Amino acid sequence: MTPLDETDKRLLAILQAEGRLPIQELAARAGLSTSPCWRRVRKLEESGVIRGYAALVDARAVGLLTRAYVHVSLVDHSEETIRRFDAFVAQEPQIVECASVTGADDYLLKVVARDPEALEHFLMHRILRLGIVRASTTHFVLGQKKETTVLPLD
Amino acid sequence: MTPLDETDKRLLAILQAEGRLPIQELAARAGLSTSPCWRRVRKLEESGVIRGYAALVDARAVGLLTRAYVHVSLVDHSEETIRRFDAFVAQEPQIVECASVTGADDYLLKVVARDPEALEHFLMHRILRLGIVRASTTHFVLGQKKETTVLPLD
DNA sequence: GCTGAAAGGAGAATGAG
DNA sequence: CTCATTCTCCTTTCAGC
Repeated sequence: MTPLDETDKRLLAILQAEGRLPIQELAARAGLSTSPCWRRVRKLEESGVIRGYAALVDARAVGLLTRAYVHVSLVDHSEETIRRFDAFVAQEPQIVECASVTGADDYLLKVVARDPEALEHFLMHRILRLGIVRASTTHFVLGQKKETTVLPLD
Repeated sequence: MTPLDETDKRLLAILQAEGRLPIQELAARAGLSTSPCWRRVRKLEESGVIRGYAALVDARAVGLLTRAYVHVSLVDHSEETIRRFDAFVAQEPQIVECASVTGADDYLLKVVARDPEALEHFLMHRILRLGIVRASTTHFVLGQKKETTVLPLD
C-alpha cells in the first residue's frame, strides 16, 4: 500500500490505454529500462492497484445497440429484500453497472440490450417481476458521448 | 462484419475477463489450437469487435474514493452550446461516462473524485461555471454493487 | 533504488499441408 | 484446422552506477 510515485502513475496511464503493451515498449515510453519496469508492473498487479486486464468489446459490433440508465426504488429496505436485489444484479449480465445512490431512489443501474424492445422486456419481465421494486425511472441513452475505463491519476 | 459464431463468442467472453491471457491458454480453454485461435483474435481486433485492451485500475487504490452520477440540463440546445459541452466532457478526465438521455434532463454524467468535497468543487467550479448548464442533479454513489466491462454475448 | 547486458524459455506470428 | 518454423518478447539473473 505504498503510495504511487510519478513513474507508477505514468505506467498506469499507459497501461489503462494499452493493456497489452510489451514491457519493453512500456519501459521506453515511461523512460526507464525493462527490469525495473517489469518489477513495478508486477508490484502494481500484486498489490491490487491493477485489478486485471480486459479486452474491451464494442457493444454495437456484438449487436447491443441499446442502453439505459434505470433508477430503482425497492418496496422496503429489509435485509432480505436487499439481499435478493443484490443477488439478481450480480447474476444478470445485462446489468453492467449498479450503485446505491443518494436521492429519491435507491439504486441506479446501467443496462444493455439488443434494442429498445429487448430493454423494455428486460425491465418489465425481469426487474419488475422480481416483486421487490416499488418504482423505476428509465433514461434511454440517445448518444454515448464518452465511456472510458481510464481513471485520472492527478 | 461477418456475424460472430459460438467460438468467437467464447473467445470474447474469456478475453473480456482476462485480456492478457496467452493465445495458447486461450485456445485450450476455447477448445481449439493456437493458430486458428490467434487468427480469430486478430480478426476480432481488426474488425473492431475488440476495441482495445486495458489495464483495469482500482479506483480506491489510487485515491478516488468518491463517484457520482450527475443529470445535466443545458441552457439551450444551439449547436454552439452542445459543441462546447461535448468538448468539455471529452477533455475532462474526471468525467468517465457521458450520455445524452431521454427524460427531463439532457445528459447523464458519471464523475469520479478524491472525496465528496473534491466532487462538489468539480461540479461548482468546473461544470456550473461553464455557463451553459441550466440545472443539475447529483446522485452520490454510496455503494458500488457492480461495475463491469464485460458485455453479455447472448 | 536505478541501468545495461545477456540468457533460456515462452509465446507470437506465419506459411504450408 | 494441424504442423512446423521463425522470430519477437518475456523473465530472470547478473554486474555495476
